Amino acid sequence: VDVKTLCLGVLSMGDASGYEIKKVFENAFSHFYVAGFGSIYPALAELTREGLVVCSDIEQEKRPAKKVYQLTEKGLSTFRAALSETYPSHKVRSDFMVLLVFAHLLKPPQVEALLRQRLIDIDVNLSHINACLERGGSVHPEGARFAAGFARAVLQAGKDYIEQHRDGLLHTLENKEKSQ
Amino acid sequence: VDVKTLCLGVLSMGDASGYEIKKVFENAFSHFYVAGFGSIYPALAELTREGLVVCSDIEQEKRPAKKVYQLTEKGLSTFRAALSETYPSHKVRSDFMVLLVFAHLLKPPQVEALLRQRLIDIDVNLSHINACLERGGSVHPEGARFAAGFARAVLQAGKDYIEQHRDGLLHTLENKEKSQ
DNA sequence: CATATCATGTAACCGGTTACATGATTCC
DNA sequence: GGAATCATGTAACCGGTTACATGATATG
Repeated sequence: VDVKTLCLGVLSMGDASGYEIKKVFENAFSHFYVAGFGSIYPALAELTREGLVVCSDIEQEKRPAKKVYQLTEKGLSTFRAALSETYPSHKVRSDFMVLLVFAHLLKPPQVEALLRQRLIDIDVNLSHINACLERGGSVHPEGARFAAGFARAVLQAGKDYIEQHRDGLLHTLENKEKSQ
Repeated sequence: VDVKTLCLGVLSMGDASGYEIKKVFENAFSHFYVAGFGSIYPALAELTREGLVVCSDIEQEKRPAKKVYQLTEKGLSTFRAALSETYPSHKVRSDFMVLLVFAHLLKPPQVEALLRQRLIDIDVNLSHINACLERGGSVHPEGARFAAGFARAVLQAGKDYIEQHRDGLLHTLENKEKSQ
């Protein structure tokens, strides 16, 4: 799924500007998709060219003018078709795990620091997800709630694993160092 | 961490050809890093140019000749330095979760199919990891075993979550459909 | 006065994927 | 005879990131 398609998805939940779409990516989608302005704005421009969205210039008082995008019928049917053809892939690109695999090349305090950092990042993500779930309020919450619950379960399992095994790893690495 | 750096990492565990490095990516690293021939071969060529690896042409009987790469001292210290500077990021790009968020735009059988497919993929990954753990045998297993255990715990939590909540989601979606 | 938020866009760059090109050997 | 495995590489392409460019208003 590319950024263009996901923009259609965001707009299927309601009209929005590029700036607002970015915030949805940052909040609701942050734990499974990343996109910046540099990909969102060009995507919206191309979707407009293709007739999948329409754009209205909205003047605001005490705020810069914004461009609010609205999904067309063609846009919605294109999005539905894209979903039907999408394979449910789930890809992880983790420097955290790379560092773990080569933990023996780091000093034990560095390993301790990276585990601690990972726990912090997990907590940030977890409170993010809990905030989303408490807000709720979406028109179609069932799938989104399932996804959020899934993400939470996975993050929590990672956190538990680190907390339960960190000392074992650290002690092993320290003993190895001494014996060298 | 880019492909070049990870190739140094693989070679720090022993000499290997590009083809063999690809197999390490597919087996030991598959659940947190993906790389194809199209990125590995050019990476090895550039590492050779930079003097971080050296290459020997090995003629084989009953097999095509291969190029076996070996880490230099400069290569190892470069790899150590890269690890020390690497932030332990953990990025997920999941079409599975995108599909879940927009589950209300799919027919219930499609949602059922994507959950089933995800369970199949998780089982494939789990047996992969278990195979790695049973083989063991690596020179420096502590970090790698921790990483594999982490990946297994996370995958298992996802599997459990799907199995426990799939019927709830499916029933809710079916009821919504009837009432429309 | 500085920082944060709101607001939109472009252009260069880059890492990685896909497809193409080639060819021997082994297993079914 | 056809598929799978071993083995290496190139070139076009593509999606996305980063940095740049601009500017108003609000908050501390």
